[in-house]
Amino acid sequence: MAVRTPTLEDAATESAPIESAPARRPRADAVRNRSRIIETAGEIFAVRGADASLEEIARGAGVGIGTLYRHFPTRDDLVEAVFHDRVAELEALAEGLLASDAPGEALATWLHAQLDQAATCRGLAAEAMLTMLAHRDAPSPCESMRQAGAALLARAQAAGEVRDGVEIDDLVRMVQAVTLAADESDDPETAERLFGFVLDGVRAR
Amino acid sequence: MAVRTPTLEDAATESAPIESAPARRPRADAVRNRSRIIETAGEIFAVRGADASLEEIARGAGVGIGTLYRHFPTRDDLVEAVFHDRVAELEALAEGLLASDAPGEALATWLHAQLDQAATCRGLAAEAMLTMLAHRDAPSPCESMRQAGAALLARAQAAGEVRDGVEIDDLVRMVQAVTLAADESDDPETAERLFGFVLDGVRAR
DNA sequence: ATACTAAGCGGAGGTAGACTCCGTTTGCAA
DNA sequence: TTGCAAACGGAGTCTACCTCCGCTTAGTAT
Repeated sequence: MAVRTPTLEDAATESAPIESAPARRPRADAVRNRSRIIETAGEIFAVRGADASLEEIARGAGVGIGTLYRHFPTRDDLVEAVFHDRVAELEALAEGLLASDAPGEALATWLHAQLDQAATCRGLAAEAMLTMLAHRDAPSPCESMRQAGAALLARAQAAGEVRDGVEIDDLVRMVQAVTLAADESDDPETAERLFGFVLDGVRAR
Repeated sequence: MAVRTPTLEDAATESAPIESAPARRPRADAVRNRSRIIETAGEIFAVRGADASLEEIARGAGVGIGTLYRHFPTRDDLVEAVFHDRVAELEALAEGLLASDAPGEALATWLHAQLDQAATCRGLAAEAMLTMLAHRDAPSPCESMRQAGAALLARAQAAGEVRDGVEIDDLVRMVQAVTLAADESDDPETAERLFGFVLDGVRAR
């Protein structure tokens, strides 16, 4: 619905007095700053973890702290933006795997991709995913990914490879949980081993 | 500046052969303040979570902030002290369950106790446990609990009720992880359901 | 090209919590 | 009692969060 030339027609449809924004295109500098902040935040989160200083991120992106806060009023907003693309990738992967002729294996592959993804940024990605799962806004990228994963799960269940009663949210949560639990451990094999337990736990028998 | 102040335990487990060090008994006011800080911290952590202000805790305990820091140089030291007793309870439970004649069930009962325990203090207990598991000092209360749990697990494995290859750390970690993952969810059943998956995952088949 | 305007910028400044330092107090052993 | 190390406490410093508001500038209308 993005029109180059803003019109006032939209305003007429609403009951509000003289309101309803004409939906202007954002300024070029705002777009540029926004993407620089996201990029810098991704780098700094990866090094410093979830508690990285927002002022450091602003400095790194070459913007003022006020600018950062206007674009991302809360830390969660920024985190969500950072992982937006990666969530979209998981969605795309799920959709691709729907074509596979081994439903159970396809689901396992997708969940393993979640595992790899969750380990980035010192477990921040896992926390972010859990947060997104909890606050499910209808048209969020996370919700799309969720539905793509749900289709994958439904197919595996229909094929009798995964037990009934398992829900997509449970699976995603468990995988993120494995990451958090293995995070402290110094043994890199830990996450894999725990992940194996999860898969076995949901497998039909 | 890593000089550890004598602790309550040091006073309790006296009658040790005094040799090179004089090993003086701590002052009465120090003992009193220490326990008041731990008690207050437990209450405030439960309400405010892991990020509670240490100054608020000191105020609540009626001591200066400097006193709090002398007793507990880091936040983790304080958290560990708060959960010290609860870890000991889990250890005692494990030892009691060793007498049960249903090894698999005994293990499940113990793990469920871990689940309940982990949920306290807004997931702080779970984080604390994961941290303790990672930094295993030989003679810590957590290490005792670990060994008690390991005995429980070994028995269940010997009875053929739990698959081989599962380690006690894995189990504890998974249970704590389930708590963290279910924490965000608004559904109180979530933790139970995820816990069920973990049990099924490690069960022999 | 010029002028206009509001979207956008940025950083000073107020707030809060973490942690240190050091002068003062006090338990307790002699 | 007295001596003194242990213990206390809070002022002070540092760092990060977040808001507010005057200044700048991109995009548009003339």
